[in-house]
Amino acid sequence: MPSAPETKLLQTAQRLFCSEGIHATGVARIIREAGVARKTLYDKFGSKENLLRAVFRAEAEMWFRWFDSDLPATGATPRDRILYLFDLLRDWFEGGSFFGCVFINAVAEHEKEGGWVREIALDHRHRINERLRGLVVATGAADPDMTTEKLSLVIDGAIVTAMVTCNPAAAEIGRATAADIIDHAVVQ
Amino acid sequence: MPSAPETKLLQTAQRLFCSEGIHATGVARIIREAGVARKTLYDKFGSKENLLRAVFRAEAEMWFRWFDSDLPATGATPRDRILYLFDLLRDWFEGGSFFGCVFINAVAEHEKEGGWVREIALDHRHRINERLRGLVVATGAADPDMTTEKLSLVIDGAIVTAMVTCNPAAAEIGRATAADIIDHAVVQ
DNA sequence: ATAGACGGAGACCGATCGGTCTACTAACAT
DNA sequence: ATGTTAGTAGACCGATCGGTCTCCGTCTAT
Repeated sequence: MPSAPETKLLQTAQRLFCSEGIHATGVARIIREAGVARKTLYDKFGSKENLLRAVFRAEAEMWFRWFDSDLPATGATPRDRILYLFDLLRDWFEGGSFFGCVFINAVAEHEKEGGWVREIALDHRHRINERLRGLVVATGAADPDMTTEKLSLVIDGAIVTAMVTCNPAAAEIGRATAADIIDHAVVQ
Repeated sequence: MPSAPETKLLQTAQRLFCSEGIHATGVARIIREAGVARKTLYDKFGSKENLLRAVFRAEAEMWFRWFDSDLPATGATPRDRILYLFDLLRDWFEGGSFFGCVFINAVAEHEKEGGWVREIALDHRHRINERLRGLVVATGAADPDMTTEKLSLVIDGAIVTAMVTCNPAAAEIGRATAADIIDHAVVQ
């Protein structure tokens, strides 16, 4: 059970890292907006880098909740579950606190060759794609691997489009594109 | 006609801003790797921020060259021109110096609310989508606006996927997805 | 009642940041 | 031959960075 200051730090960091950028967010601002002492941050997380790792874990948990709890709870067909994922994305985009995916944003502003950030993002991507592939196979798609890659690409595209345009409609566009992909893969 | 040091600075900044991140790239490293004096950078560009603006202009020119020169030169049908765009993306991804789109990366690591970076990226996006829409209309797609938005989303998805995975195959996946979109919009 | 853990306030550190400025050199035009 | 321009090398500036540390108040378990 994390302490109250720990939770506040994590939430504040999650918001600031996405809305302002990771490098652009200084430790001073995190602790000020979290209402927490500097020492507490370093007692709980050890470093700004470890705080970022904790933010990664928190966002990964959101995705796993979507795939492992929310989507199965709909009781819908595999095809509709995939489309329902874009409804969850719309809710995320509309929440007022959406400023992009912290994995994508973090990769964008860190070294791409040999950096630990890209490795973590890649691992997260694989875990998500595994779950996505399970849904795709259940639809009876002709080429599950290719279809999964297409859908994964569309999810990333929707996230980035929503971040740049600040328009949650990117989720609807992604949803319609996903429908095109699935129909093409299944009907044949 | 830009001077030799000016060109070298621009190329070096373009590479470092994308491969290492903008905030993570110090002026000292730019001038060291460009083999140029610090004073020259400030004589030519005035500030690191203006250097970033120049990098934006340079990358925008690449996109305009694609749409206004390369695609028309193919002489192909509108549908094939849209698909050929993803061949150009593959060439970009494969070049060995691809570390994401500087517009997307810059938005990711700067403030999203009220920042000048997002405004420039949004403007660039609009200019590209105008040209894309011209091709879409020429295909006779049923809903040109929606189809354009879908294709734009897939382009962004391909760029981000290639950045995170370091795999140029994202272009092929994007191309196949674009085909699904166009076929769905035109055949009906 | 008191010892110990938790956490806030904030001084302090060396390193690095973007940016300015001086001194000097080489090329070039008149 | 000489004044001008473009560029290099590098010292230097104040501000800010991530991180460490001390001091002190508060709460709680025994």
